Amino acid sequence: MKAQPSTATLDSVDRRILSELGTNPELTNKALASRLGLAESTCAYRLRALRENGVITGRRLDVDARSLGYPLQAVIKVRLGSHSQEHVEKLYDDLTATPGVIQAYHLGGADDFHLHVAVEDAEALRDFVLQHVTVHRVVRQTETQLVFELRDGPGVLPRETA
Amino acid sequence: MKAQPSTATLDSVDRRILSELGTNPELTNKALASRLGLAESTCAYRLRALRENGVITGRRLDVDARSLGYPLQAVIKVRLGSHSQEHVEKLYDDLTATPGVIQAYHLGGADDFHLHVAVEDAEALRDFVLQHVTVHRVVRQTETQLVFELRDGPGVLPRETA
DNA sequence: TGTGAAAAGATTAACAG
DNA sequence: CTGTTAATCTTTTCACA
Repeated sequence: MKAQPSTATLDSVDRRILSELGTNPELTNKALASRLGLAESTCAYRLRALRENGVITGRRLDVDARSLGYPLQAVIKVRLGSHSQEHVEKLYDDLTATPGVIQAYHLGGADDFHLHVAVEDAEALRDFVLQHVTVHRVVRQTETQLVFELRDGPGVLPRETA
Repeated sequence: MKAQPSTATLDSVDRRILSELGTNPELTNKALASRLGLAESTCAYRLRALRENGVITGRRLDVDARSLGYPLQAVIKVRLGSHSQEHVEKLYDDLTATPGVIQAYHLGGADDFHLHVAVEDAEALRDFVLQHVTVHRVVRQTETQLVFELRDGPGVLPRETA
């Protein structure tokens, strides 16, 4: 069954698990259990429950874009001329499926979308904007900014004090 | 040794590994090998090499922010008044260490930083901006936009045709 | 719920082609 | 560089407190 994420109540063991795994995602279940002073089976059980309750939604592989021939990253801010649901959904679906797009933010406010993309070089970036973004008639305006550096913050790791 | 990421040359087996793992990061080495028609040891060897060469930089856990009590996400666009290296580095370090910050983009162009944050509610968002962003004297202006939805794109997965 | 021990499964290392 | 085997380690399962 697909549980409602928001209904899950997390106790302090769950929070410690998430905190450890957030800091060190490559821990095995065994190592995690020993850090937390739990039996392996207990730890595995909690982990599975966190997944089934939708708290842990998955894992991801971090890949170095440069190594793959995409040394240039950019944020493309997109503003629309029309906001009909149909157009917006279609555009979002298309953008999300476009190779090179790492993340696509759908926003409220001045910019309608932020696209985080990785490309080969400046020319590819120009082509990307022209061929994949402004080609959609619903797009009124774009503004492209280079990404100098991208860092991960602490994110939503549970505060230990709660 | 820390290898130079850009010097790694990827053959078609490496690319297939990355493509499979990008699509399905939870595959075990064994399952991956069988999908690609490789021996497990070969696949494991390739994987380790990809890590040592800095192509695969790590793994990450995806956690549902709502379940942890942060149902609201926003992008805070930050513009600076001064761009001295010292000030910029200090600010970036501080922001990257601030709880609630998921990612911090350092950009070239109109906005100097984009902060992707998760917070409890609108009031917490206001407090975040005031207490953690505009509190820095080097920040001249901020603009906050709500995140309606965030999707992952295909990213930099190797194209099979290369 | 949580635990410990046995069974099943996955990874690693050594070696051969 | 690839594949096979065997040893090691991890995860899963289950009876029981």
